[in-house]
Amino acid sequence: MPPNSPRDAIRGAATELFARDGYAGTTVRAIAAAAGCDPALVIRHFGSKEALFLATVPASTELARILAGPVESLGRELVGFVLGASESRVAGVYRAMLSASDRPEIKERLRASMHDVFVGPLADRIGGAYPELRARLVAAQFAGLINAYWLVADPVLRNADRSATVELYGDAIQRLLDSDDPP
Amino acid sequence: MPPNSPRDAIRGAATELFARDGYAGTTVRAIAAAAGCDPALVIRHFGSKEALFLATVPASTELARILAGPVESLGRELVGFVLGASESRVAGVYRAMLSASDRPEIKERLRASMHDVFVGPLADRIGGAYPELRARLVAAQFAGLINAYWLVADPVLRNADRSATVELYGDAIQRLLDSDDPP
DNA sequence: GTCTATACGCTGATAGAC
DNA sequence: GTCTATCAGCGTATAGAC
Repeated sequence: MPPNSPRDAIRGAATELFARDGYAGTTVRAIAAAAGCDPALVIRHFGSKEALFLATVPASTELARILAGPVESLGRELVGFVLGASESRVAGVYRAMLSASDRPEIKERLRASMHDVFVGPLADRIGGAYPELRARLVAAQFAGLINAYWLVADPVLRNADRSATVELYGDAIQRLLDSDDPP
Repeated sequence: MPPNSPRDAIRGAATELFARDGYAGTTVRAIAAAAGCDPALVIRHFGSKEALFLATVPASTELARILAGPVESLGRELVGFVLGASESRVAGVYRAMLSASDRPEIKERLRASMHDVFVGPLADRIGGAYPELRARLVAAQFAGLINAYWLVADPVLRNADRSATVELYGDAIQRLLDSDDPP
């Protein structure tokens, strides 16, 4: 696979545009123009716009690294990751996936990747009752924060003291991680 | 305003279709067909598809009632509301709004209604430090649960014991509501 | 094999005749 | 007020040039 192949150029342009303009806001023609090729080539290489989008979704290694860290400080770590995620592409990708989530295949991919990188590994590491349910609820909190901070971009959150957000929301997540319930 | 006016027929059909098929999945022509009129009439009455969508977003009285209830049991009340929201239209509307949230005006409406019916009233009712920030974070948890349960429809959540979800996630919300932090 | 040109059936939206 | 005709743009498929 040559590094400068048109296939990579298309995927690179698509990654950028999807993250910036969302799924519906990005046209196949715009991707082709940014990649310097014909629109038909985009479809020819990836089959469909939806398949191209799914090919741009990366495997977040940084998130996996955090989830593999110490459980007792995971809540605040996760919040810190979300608030500082501008450099990585996690926010844009998640935003694009949510914006396209009426498509069944994209919704399924969203669910599957959430389960594979988040719920599954986390459920294995926390004790107590209902580990998988609790891991999934932590993922719900996590997605809720990304949603509020990056997608809705609520000013209350954006202007708030960052360390206060980390402490407050981090501890609320931590409550679901700690297994202090009686059996 | 006559009760059986075509304007109401259009809005009624649009409300149903948007909730069922999402924003992008609902066409103006399908709305017109369901309302028994011409597609051009839909645009002529509401200006645009986006304006029609915004006109279908209701003011949730049930949620406002819960938020006005006792704060000490609000966490579990909110979770119970989300899990049982199939009868009301809250889930479908939220789902449709999220699916259309790359449109700036719809995103802004999502933020504004979240603030007006949720964050604002709640911030006035909870004590302690950072009341507005904490109320906004509760809203983030709330949206995260709707997202996971109704939009992603994660099987882990859908098959989980309902009362366990209410207790676990409700208590995680409650942690943000209670103001037991030192000043 | 890789790419371009062209076209098809859809979309949301507009202008103007009844 | 309501419908007809029509627009430009969309994702996509295919035929055929290099």
